[in-house]
Amino acid sequence: MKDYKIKIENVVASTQIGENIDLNKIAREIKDAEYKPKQFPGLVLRTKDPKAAALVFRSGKVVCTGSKSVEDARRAVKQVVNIIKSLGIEVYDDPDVRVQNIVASADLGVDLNLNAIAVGLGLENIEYEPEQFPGLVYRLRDPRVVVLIFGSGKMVITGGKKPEDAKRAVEKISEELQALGLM
Amino acid sequence: RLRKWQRRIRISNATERNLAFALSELDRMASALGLPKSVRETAAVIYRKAVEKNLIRGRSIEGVVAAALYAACRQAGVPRTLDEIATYSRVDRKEIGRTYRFIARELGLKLLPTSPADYVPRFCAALGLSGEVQKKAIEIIKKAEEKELTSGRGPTGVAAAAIYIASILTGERRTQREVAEVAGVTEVTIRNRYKELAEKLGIEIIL
DNA sequence: GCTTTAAAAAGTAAACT
DNA sequence: AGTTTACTTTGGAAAGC
Repeated sequence: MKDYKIKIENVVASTQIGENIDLNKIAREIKDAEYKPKQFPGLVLRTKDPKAAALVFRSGKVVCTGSKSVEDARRAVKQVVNIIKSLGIEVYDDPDVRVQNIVASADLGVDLNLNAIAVGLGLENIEYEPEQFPGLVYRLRDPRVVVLIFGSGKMVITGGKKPEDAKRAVEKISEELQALGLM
Repeated sequence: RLRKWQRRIRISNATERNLAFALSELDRMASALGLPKSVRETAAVIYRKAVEKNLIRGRSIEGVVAAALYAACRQAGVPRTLDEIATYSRVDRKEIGRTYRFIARELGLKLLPTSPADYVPRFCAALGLSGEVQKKAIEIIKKAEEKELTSGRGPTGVAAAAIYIASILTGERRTQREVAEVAGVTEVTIRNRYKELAEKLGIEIIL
């Protein structure tokens, strides 16, 4: 069994850093903060290293996206906490950061016949509408992730909460395709 | 007891009213799209099944009608693109597309993606091309599918490129612009597809 | 359902040069 | 015609309409 390398492209995490956060104050004092309450209730804060974007809500809940690793997501959240704390706003010291979704990519290294794969995996288990999108959508129940499979053999794995989920999904799919003689 | 009976009549009236509206909407769209009676009937069957399974909940009647028509066209081998269907519907392409996926899954409609070949007769007719060109275009598409040059590509783009090449090979040349117009794709797409087909299928095109 | 964030895949599209 | 930018699909959280 080949050892496919999975690349984590994006990590989405959420946490709570305090309560009743004064978003207007943050918006006033941080020049690159975006806050359009009429359009969206969250304030957007971006960190450069690691590169990430955080959505801060009045409730103190925070959503962090764009990190390339779970550890980077945690580092980004700490930076956001420090920025807000420096404004004199009360915040928690050690927020419990929970990973909500991990987007990863992988490459099987061979071209694929998506029509054959659609039939092989079962039309009732997949979605493939090239008129609308070039990728075949395959939903796995274990691990619980969604995989986009392309004719180039490259794929996108999303919906998992652990890097391990993406790895298992790719292994499972390569095994299924090989068993079906489609690889 | 009487109340229960009256409620049933009321529900029955609403159901019949909705069905009548759906069928008239179906007829209106089918006429606008120039679809044969058999396709309308297939679409009506799909719509009725969707109603029986309560798939209309949370969706508009017009959206389900459009999706049923889209599915019926594909099943009959005379596909219309979502854009064409949407042109005659109040519902946008995106909504028709997701409604189609939903009812196709719930009703167990097992449809493979449309083959580019299914678009050839209609596009060639619109371009005034002969049966010889059609045959050549379909031949090119079959080879393209065998060599896996169609995975992930839009069926109309592949059909347009094949027709463009076939029209040149048979001396009934049409411009990329003319083919793009009837196929509903851009000239850039025809260019990309025909270059790939010509190169990988070893077809020489003298411009 | 929508709004906003981020990122990848590959095809198609539109706006410029 | 070539380049760039942008939209299609997938997943998840947040607060509110």
